[in-house]
Amino acid sequence: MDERKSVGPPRSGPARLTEVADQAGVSLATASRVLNGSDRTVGERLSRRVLAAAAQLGYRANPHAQAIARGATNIVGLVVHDLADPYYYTIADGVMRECEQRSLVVVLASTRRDSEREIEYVSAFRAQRARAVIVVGSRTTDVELTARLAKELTSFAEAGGRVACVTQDRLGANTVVVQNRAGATELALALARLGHRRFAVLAGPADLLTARERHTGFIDGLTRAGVPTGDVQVVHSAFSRDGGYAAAQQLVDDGLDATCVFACNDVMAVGAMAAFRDRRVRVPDDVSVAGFDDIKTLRDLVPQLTTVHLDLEDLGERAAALALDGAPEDPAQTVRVRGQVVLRDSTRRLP
Amino acid sequence: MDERKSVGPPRSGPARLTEVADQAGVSLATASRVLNGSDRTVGERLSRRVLAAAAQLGYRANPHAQAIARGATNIVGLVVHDLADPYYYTIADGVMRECEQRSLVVVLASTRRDSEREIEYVSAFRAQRARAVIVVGSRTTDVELTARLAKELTSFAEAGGRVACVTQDRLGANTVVVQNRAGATELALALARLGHRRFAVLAGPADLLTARERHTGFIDGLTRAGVPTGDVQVVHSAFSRDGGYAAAQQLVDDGLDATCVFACNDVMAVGAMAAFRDRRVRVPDDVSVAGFDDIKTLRDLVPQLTTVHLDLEDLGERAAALALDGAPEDPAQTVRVRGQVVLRDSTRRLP
DNA sequence: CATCTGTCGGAAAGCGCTTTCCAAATGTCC
DNA sequence: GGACATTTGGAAAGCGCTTTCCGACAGATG
Repeated sequence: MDERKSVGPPRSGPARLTEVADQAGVSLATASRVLNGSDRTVGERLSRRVLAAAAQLGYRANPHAQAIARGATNIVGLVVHDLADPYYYTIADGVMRECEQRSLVVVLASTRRDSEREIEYVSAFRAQRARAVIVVGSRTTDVELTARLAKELTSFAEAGGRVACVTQDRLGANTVVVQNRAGATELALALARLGHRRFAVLAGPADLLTARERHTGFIDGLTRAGVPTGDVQVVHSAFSRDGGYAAAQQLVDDGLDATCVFACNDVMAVGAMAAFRDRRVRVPDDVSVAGFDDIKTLRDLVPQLTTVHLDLEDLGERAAALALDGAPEDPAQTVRVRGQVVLRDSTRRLP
Repeated sequence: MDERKSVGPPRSGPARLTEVADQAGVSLATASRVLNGSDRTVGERLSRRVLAAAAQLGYRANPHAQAIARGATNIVGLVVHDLADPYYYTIADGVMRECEQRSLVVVLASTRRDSEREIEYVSAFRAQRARAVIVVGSRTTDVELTARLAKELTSFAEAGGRVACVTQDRLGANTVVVQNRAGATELALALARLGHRRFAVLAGPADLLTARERHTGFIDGLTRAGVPTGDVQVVHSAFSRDGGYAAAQQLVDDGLDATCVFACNDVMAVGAMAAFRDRRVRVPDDVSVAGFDDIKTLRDLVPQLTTVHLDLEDLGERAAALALDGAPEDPAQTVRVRGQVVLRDSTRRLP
């Protein structure tokens, strides 16, 4: 006699749909229709039986099986450059919020600033048949890497996946672009209006496009304000707190001539302020400091940082929406996001 | 005539194993053995053919199909309380690092401080047959929720999954425990040694065990230092920057009597310092402030925060190791992590 | 040369689910 | 009451992979 079904241990692992169907005395098809969303309706009576059985067995559909049977998932791949950087996790938070509303699952991958890994992750998401992939990276000037990433994204799109990038245009995909140049230009104008005439720029890595745009935008602004830009001190370093620290240190050691220092992002600005402090250069009395991004976690810094405000969470939400809305065959769109200059205590008005 | 296989569009989506096998002129089984790790070896000649075909077609195995065929995944579920909080993403970063080394995929879920969602996510990971789940949450005193989470984790473990928790013991699972009490006690002793006798505690939410432990540990320390604890001012508020701000504000408005304020975590301490600044209370001249955690992003704050240092990234790595190492049937282990008191500028020595 | 062992490739049976197709049951209309 | 459309439930064919068998073949042994 075979009583295994009714007696015996409850089988390792979660209950399967077959078991639910058996218990409810209906077919697999019916159980599936009741539990896992289908366009066909099932009669009241059976429906209730299935639901009851599922509840009793603690049934949860195996998403892998569904993925493979349906040939599509509800996974959204999110590739960020560095999870430990507030810029990225704030955007990530926005993306996750938006995706949760659409009951999509976000799989987050942090490349740890390795572009090679970025490509690898996109490829992994393609293999996984993710519904969409959102890349929040930093564009570099490395043509070969960019091309490979673009190719991988194209493959992904051709396989039916949706794509959105933040900050990286020229990949032929939907993009949310931060108007770095415009923001930096306005910041420069505002700082010039405060009376500054001698500037230094902590320009970040030379091959990072975001940094470069902010840099050139800033210089543009100075030019428009009639500030001679020939003697602007420029230091390149990592796009991080420590990079900012090192750059500012070098600036001081080389003889700080500027009255105002523009760091290409807030995190660098914070590093710079720390370096100035260590070198007994007072901010803003001896030198003004401005950043870019307006990172929330840094708002309690003293003196408060003058910066260009970006709504990063909104940025993330928009990127997600961009990837997921509209028809797959729509041409790639570009959403431009503008920053707003916020003057705070880290920059002072010159007499 | 049927030339679809050789001509026609390259079929939407990534190549399947069948196609690779066809192209290489071998069976499905052989192709699988060559490409996706098997204990059986395939002869040199065929092996090379398969590899070549796979490369040419850009083949990537579909992980869902593998998951379902193997009955196991290489997914590690990571459930954190709030991705936008440095405490959590630092731990998350550690977990991801450790998992990457073992070539496991981390799926990160942020509950946004909702315990209900925490349970839901664990359940989702169970359905997904995740290899392990790591819960980095905040224990509450809510018995019912805790019980449901424990039950869900037990189900997960019974289904063959591995579990580790950070900070939440009494769930019957592997745990990395921060010695909150001990750390807070030592901090209190150190502060008393600086000459402080009148204290206030920003105790966080009353139902949060982490906060409570730090609170009581701190009081213990004061007692051991011979400080009368009857008149310690205690304010409860959210476990966040804004909570700290509100609590400190209230403290000032009620008449600040203490010379030293202990905030149950760094983020609250930062909020408190902001509130003091806004209220023209100078730190550390008028009041000393201490926190807990030693969040990296906050190290450039002025004055620098006295706190209890935790190596959060290491914590994450350990949690991952705890979940993944050892046999499934091993009894639940507990790893204790001790914090170190770091005295910095936000607390001053009283004359 | 017949037998045995060991290696290697392939056929086919799943894994847990969705979905198409079919058949039975029900309702509708003249 | 018969011809017809309309539901509603179930059988079974996949989805892309792994893995268990099984058979073929090569070399070793007596």
